[in-house]
Amino acid sequence: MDSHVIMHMDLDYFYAQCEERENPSLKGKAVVVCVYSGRSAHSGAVGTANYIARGYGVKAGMPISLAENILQNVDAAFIPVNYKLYEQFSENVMALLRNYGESFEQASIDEAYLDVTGKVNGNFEVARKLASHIKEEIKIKEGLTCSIGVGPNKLIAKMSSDFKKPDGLTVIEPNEVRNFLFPLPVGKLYGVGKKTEEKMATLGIKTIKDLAHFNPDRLAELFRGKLGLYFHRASNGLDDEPVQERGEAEQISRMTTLKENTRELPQILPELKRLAHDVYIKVTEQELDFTSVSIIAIMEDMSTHSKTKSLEAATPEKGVIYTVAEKLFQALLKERSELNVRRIGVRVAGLTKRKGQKPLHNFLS
DNA sequence: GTATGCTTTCGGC
DNA sequence: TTACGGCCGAAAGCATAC
Repeated sequence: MDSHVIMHMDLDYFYAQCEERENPSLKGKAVVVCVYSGRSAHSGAVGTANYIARGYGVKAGMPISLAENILQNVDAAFIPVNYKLYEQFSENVMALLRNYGESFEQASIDEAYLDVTGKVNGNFEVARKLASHIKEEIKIKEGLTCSIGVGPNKLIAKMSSDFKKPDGLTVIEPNEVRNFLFPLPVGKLYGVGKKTEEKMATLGIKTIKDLAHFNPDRLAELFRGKLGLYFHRASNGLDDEPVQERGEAEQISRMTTLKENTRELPQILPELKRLAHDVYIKVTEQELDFTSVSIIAIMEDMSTHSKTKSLEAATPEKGVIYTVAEKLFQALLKERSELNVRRIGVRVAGLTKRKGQKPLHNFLS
């Protein structure tokens, strides 16, 4: 037994499925979970949609008005997001999953990895039965379907859970890894984004197979840092990232849409202050210090701009967030002197668990 | 030049 | 015909140090 057995679970069309679960009369309808901006009755974007809505072409991120148009002759429900509801379902499912792996890693609100190597004694057929059992238990206890992928490492587990959904179960044994990966376009490989895919295309690399057979030394020259080695290993199905509990989130941010597009500070700064306060509350709840503060601005043409200031040392202080955010925002406005602002955001990052005694507030002020 | 880490933008849900 | 959120982590871009 030399192979790990890793499982990746992904809850299907998560937000919309939670809504169906809360309100069974939605079953059979196109369900669209909406993030309304509050600007006008229909302004906002689609958070996610169930498979009936997707069948008509509705996708996450599209304008709500467009989804309404597409579904105008369809029995459809447009529901505002209810994050609290989804967090509750997520907590329940994650608590249930934790019991099954010797190690567990929650990757997002609706995804998790389990290392079940010992539990199934390295046997992939036993792992299939276990995955089937887990799906059943989530279905019975929470009324939700999910897709599970099983593979010899996290990379393959993740890609196989994606292979069949919704309600899928895909098991890729070590000797099947290459047959599974090789036909896929190289852009499907985790870590290969649009730019990298384009660069690889110019090198004649179209599929994961092409990448796997590409000279590794040449690959290391072409992609800076550890990337070349990573691409070589990943395309050959190799990955040794451990399944481990994640620490706190790496960043915390809050965003909002302004009532109207503007460059007027009296309209913008009070909102910025509110966002800074909300971020502070979240940071304090989790007892975190942060080492950088950023602001994000989305202009009337939907272009995104951001500015970050790294701090001298990790701090938990409230005043720092707004003070820095305001400075950054004014600087950004100066740089982008042509356009009005539509949305703004505040972010802190470089989060670490607060340690030691309470900090001396205002010591330097 | 290459490796690394920080900043900015992208993209999924 | 257009239409457009909030949050996160990943990818890409940039600066710095040798």
